[in-house]
This record gives sequence, structure tokens and C-alpha cells, in this order.
Amino acid sequence: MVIPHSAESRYTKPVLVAVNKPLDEEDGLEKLRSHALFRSLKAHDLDHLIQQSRRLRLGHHQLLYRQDRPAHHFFFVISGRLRLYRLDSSGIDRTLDSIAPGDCFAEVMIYADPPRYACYAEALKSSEVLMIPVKAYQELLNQHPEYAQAALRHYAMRAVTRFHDLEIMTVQSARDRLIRYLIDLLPNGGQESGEVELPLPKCLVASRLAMQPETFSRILADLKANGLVRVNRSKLFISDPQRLIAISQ
Amino acid sequence: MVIPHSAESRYTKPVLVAVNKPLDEEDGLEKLRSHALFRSLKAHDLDHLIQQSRRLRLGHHQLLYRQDRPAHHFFFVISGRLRLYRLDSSGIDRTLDSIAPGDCFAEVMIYADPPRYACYAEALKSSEVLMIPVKAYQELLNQHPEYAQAALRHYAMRAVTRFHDLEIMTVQSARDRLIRYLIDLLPNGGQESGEVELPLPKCLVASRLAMQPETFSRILADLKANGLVRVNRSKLFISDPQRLIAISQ
DNA sequence: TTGAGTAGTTGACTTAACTCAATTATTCGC
DNA sequence: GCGAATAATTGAGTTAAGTCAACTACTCAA
Repeated sequence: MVIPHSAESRYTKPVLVAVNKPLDEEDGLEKLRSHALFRSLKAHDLDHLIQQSRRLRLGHHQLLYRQDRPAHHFFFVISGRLRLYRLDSSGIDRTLDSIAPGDCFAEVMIYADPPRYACYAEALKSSEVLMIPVKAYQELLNQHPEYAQAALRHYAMRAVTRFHDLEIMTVQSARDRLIRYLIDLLPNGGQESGEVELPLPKCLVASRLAMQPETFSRILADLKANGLVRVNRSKLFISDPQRLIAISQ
Repeated sequence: MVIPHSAESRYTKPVLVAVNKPLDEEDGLEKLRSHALFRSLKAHDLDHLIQQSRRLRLGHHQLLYRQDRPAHHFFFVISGRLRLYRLDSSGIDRTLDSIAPGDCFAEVMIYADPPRYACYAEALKSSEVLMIPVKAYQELLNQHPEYAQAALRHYAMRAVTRFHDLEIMTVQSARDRLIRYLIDLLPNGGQESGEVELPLPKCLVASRLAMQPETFSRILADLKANGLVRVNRSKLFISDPQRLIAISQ
């Protein structure tokens, strides 16, 4: 599936707009402080890191960075939502992840010299991110090696998350992949009923799950017809996750 | 697909056999020294770590560790080959990775308390591994925080590798997933022709690529009939990777 | 508020991949 | 080296999911 807007953004230089207002509590400073990567940092060190960072505003569908370009920064999402995707030689767009406020991201091929981004990152709606220089963070780690522990744990966890994503994708039927994807969106891993919001537009969830939008739509319609989910735009109410899990086998 | 031997090993306590012979140059000590996680270590520190580790021999299909069990060790492969897989509630076995001599592994859910393995690990043939206590490695990092840099890079790279694996799995056609998998096995990323050896038996490569063994066999037969690959047991000769890439779009 | 463009749905038809079954190779322990 | 067990291949029939097309429902920007 070729997504028009991303094919277009491929040829658009990202013009990044800085926001000069400093980060305040309402802007997610609290979320930043409590992020796994930063919560072990002394206030003074975190402040210094923030001072070396820039706050950016991204418009709807605006490109933040490109696959294979040198990666001098990583990012913290203040507001909005982004998606990570890769393009292959035929221009097919594969959505691989979505990023919510409070997340920190940038898949970087760290052994390349210079390190390069492993994917494109694009805002799904108007968003704000904090652009943190890798160098500044590395200097901080050099000065305070005890901080590296948190970074190590963060990356180890990320590797396991991707490993889990990979497991879902080895499920052969489109229907079962979708069910497992929905269950994973539920807070307690499907122990109790709940409402989930799709982190991506439906056509991109379909891309993420290696199926056509039509197939996604039909599977969801079928689950709805069987009383397994109630659908309201991008919000899905799952009344009985266990029943959903049961039919996926 | 339920793989008989793994369903069986599920109920078999892994009886790990220690090898008392110390690691020597022929046993992959050189490979261990040059591994990304260890090459920055001073000889003395690495020796101490090895002394705290145990060398294990694994028989064909022997289970090394189980998903969700406490993870007190990680592993370095001296010889043989292992696979990582997960089992779901219906007993379906999903092969997610294979591990070769010289690799270091253990996907660990590090935020769990205690940390737990994120998958099963099993020897594909008789193998030897070095079982390294996580505690010993962590103590080493505490004493020499500069070593954490290497670990951080290793995990960051692992996350990117899994991200790339995920990308392949978002390819919708079984044929194209197989082609991309083969291209990735080639040394230069498909720039030049070469022979690749499947790191897993064909039925497990099929599982890894979310297809049936029959489908795998038919696709390979078709590629062979079109002169795109020459097949000799688990060795495949790919004479023109670019042509293979071209037909996968 | 309107209209253009994108996203989502549904139907009809086609095809890739699955399933089941039978047969042939391989592997590995004895 | 033999024989049982597992892995791989091939055929035939079925089905899930893709494709193409038409239509509807949003969204966003002028």
C-alpha cells in the first residue's frame, strides 16, 4: 500500500519549527521527569539536558526525520502522536510503531558511523517534541556513569517489546493477528474488559498488521457482529477479552 | 503448527550438564573476547567473569531455559546452534530467532521482579554455551561504569535488529517475505551473489516467516525452477540477488 | 460552511496460501 | 548400517485474504 502523504513527504524537506516557550509542568515536564530514561537524573542534570534541547512543533503529517540520515538527536513526545515507518525501494510504506506523549524514541543504527536513523518519523497530528542532542546525553553518561543503568534497562526493554511485536507477526491468520494486537492494547493484558483507542488510523493499523484495509474493516465488522467489540470511531470497547482470546485459536 | 519435540520438552526438566574443561582458544575464547559486549573489558576482568560462569553442554533439542522463568543468567554460544521460541496458550510454537556460535543472548524482561526470560531457548543440535551470571556482570558494570557503554550499544543494536525483523513481517506475501529473509542472510545485503545456509530447519524458517512448511517448500521450488536459487539441503546459492529483489515487488 | 481529498466500508470476483493426504528424504540413536 | 522418527516434498481441493470498484463518511483548510 502506498500512502500518498508519506510518498509526498519523502520529497519535502522537513522544516522544523522551534517553540521558544520553555517546558513547564503542563507541557509534560512531569512526564519527562518520570520517564525511565530520566527519573534517576538529579534535577540539575536533567535541567541542563533540557537546556541543550530544542522544543519543536510539528504539523499534521510533518516529517521529523528520515531513514538512513545521520542521527544527532533523539526525541521525547510532549503532545500529539507520531508514527515510525520504513520505505522500501518500491515506495511501499510500512508503519512499524506509533509514539504517544510521554514516550522517548529514535531507532538508531548505532554502529554506523555516523549513527543513522533506522526509519522515518512523522507526526500523525499536530504535535510537539523535545529534540535532545545525543552528544549532550552521552556527555551526561560519561560524567555520571551510574545513569547508564537506566538507559541500559530502557534499551533492553525495547528489544523485548520488539521481540513481542515480532511474535504477533508470526501468527498466520489476519484475524488472529488483529485480535492479539487489540488484546495487547488493553491495560491488563486482557484480564478485564476495557476500552482501547487505536494508536493509528485504521489503514495504518492494517499496514502494521500486514493486511489490507479492506480485510481490517471486514474482520472488525465481523467481531462487532458477534458482539465481541463495540466500535466507536477509533475507540473499541472489548467487553470480554477472554472470549476474544479463546476464538483466536 | 505444533512442533512435537518442543511440546515434549515443555514437560521435561532441563538437566544441564556442566563441562569442567576451561574455555580455551579453540573453544571460542577468541570469539568471546571479540564480542561487542566483552571486547572493551580488560583481560583480568573478563577472566574473572569467565571464572564465575559455567560451561554447559546441551544435547539435540535440549531446553536451556523457559519463558517466564526467573532469569539469573545470560549466555554465550561456544558451539552448536540454538533457537528462541515462544509458546502460546494453545501450545503453538513460534520460532523467533536462531543463535550461532559467537553470539550472546537472553531476551529478558528486565522490569519484572525478578527479571524473567521472554522466550524459550533450545539447542537445535548438540551445543555448548557459557552461562554467565547476570549478577556477576552487573557487579562488573558497577565497578567499571565505562563498560556499560558497550552493553548499551549492544542492546540498542539488538532493538534495531528486531525492528528490522518486524519490517520483514509486515510484507504481505509469503513469497516476498521469504525473498527478503534470504537477502538478509547474504553478507553484503544482496549486493553480490553468494551462498547462504539456512540458520534453522526449513519447517522452522517457515514458522519464523508465518507460513506453512508446504508453502515454504513450494516457493523455494518455484524460485529454483526460475533459476533464482540453487538449493543443496540447507545451503542456498543465490546467483543474482538483485533479480530476486526485483521480482519481490 | 463548503468542498476537495482522504479514510473507511461493502460487494463481487480472483488468487495465494492453507489443509489434508500420500510419498519420499533425512537424521539420529542404537 | 538399520530402522524409527522427523522433515521435506508434492498433489488436490478449500478457504482466507487480496484486488478492484463503487460508495459513504470524515477531516481539514480555505
